[in-house]
Order: sequence, then structure tokens, then C-alpha cells
Amino acid sequence: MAAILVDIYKALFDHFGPQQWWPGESPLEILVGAILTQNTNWANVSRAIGNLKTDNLLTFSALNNLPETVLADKIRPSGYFNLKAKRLKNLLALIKEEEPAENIEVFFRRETSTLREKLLAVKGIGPETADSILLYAGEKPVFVVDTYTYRMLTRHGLIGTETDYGEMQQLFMDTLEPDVKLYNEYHALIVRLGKEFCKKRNPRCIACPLRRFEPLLID
DNA sequence: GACCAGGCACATC
DNA sequence: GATGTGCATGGT
Repeated sequence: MAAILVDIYKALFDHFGPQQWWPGESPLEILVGAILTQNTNWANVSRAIGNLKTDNLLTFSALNNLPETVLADKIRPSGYFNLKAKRLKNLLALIKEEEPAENIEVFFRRETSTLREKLLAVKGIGPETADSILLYAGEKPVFVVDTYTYRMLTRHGLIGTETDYGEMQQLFMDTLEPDVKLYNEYHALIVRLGKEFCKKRNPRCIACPLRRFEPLLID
């Protein structure tokens, strides 16, 4: 397993090149994006973030002071907007509680496991969102797993279909050195692969850069 | 019109 | 503990 995960990374990087993630300019923008992208494509998230930028609302205090209903309306294009407005408020409340000065960089100075527990305790933040925030906003060496990771690993027969999030994460983290740049790029490459090849149905495996990694099990 | 997208919480059995 | 359902927009 160790060797194949490295080989897959190389194959993806050779094929796609660096992905330049996360597509966000500040830690705050990454936090917002991490919530908004839940079960939603990035184009819609981008529109929602654009709305916030246009109205100069992409600051901690502006978001914190904005009524939830108004926030929901701004992020409408990202879908699930009422739910996500609540989730954003929950996350901002955690940071405010931990860091009254609203300094996100200082918030991230805590130990990774402590931060992860605090994030997971926020209603609306599950493992993928927590880990995305830790890796991409906090620059902690935490491997992010998502549905594409699951599809890639199951379709190549590398894990069983019952494997859960934590087990997949352990696979990568037991194999690869804790390296923020590597984890960043690897996850981004898997998403890129997923967008282009590992569609839910109709996977275009013929042209997939991983086609040589057999066995290949099509669902 | 159906299906899909960088999840998560909660109800029910 | 497993399985199902609500949340919702915009592109293909």
C-alpha cells in the first residue's frame, strides 16, 4: 500500500501538474469556502464568496455582525444557504470564543489534535471540513479525505467498500511523511482526478491517468 | 427533467 | 449500528 500511494501521487502530479490550492486568498476565505463547498461544486461557492467580497463582508467582524438571514441571502448560490449561514456563524462563534481578538492565525497556534476536536465539536463541521480547515487554513499536516478519495481507492480495489473516513486518512498518514505541501497537493490532485474521471456514474477510465493501477473495479 | 456537486446532522428502525 | 432523509443552487 505504501508504495502504490506514492506511485499514484506521482502519476497524478505528472498528469495534472501542481493544482495551486486552496483557491482562497486568506485564512478567513478558506474557512468560509470550506463550509460553503460541502456537497456543492466550486463554481457555486465562488459566486457566493464573490457576493461577500462585493459587499466587503469578507472580514471576521463583518460576518460576525451580519444577521444570519442576510448572510444566508448573500451565500444563496452555494446552495443549502440557510444551513450554511448557521454553520458559518457556529464556526465564527468558536473562534471568537477561543480568540476574542478575532485573530485566526493565533487561533491556529494550538496543537493540531486540540484544534481538530474543537472544530469537530462545532455543529455543521464534520471530518472533511475540519481537516480542510486544518490543512489549508491552518497549514497543519492533516490528510483530507473526500468522496473522490473513496471512489479512487475502492475502484482500484485498494480498500473495502466499508472503509470509513478515519481509516482512509490513516492509510495516507501512516504511509506519507507529515508534509503540508504534499498533503495539500495530493488531496487537490485527487479532486482534480475526480472532477475529470471519477464521476459518480460513467467513469471515463479509458483515459484516466491511473488506468495502469489495476485492479480496476467499475461500479 | 434527471443527475450531480470538494458533507453533515438527525430520525427511525 | 446501519440506513434513510433534509438541506438547495446552478451546470450538464
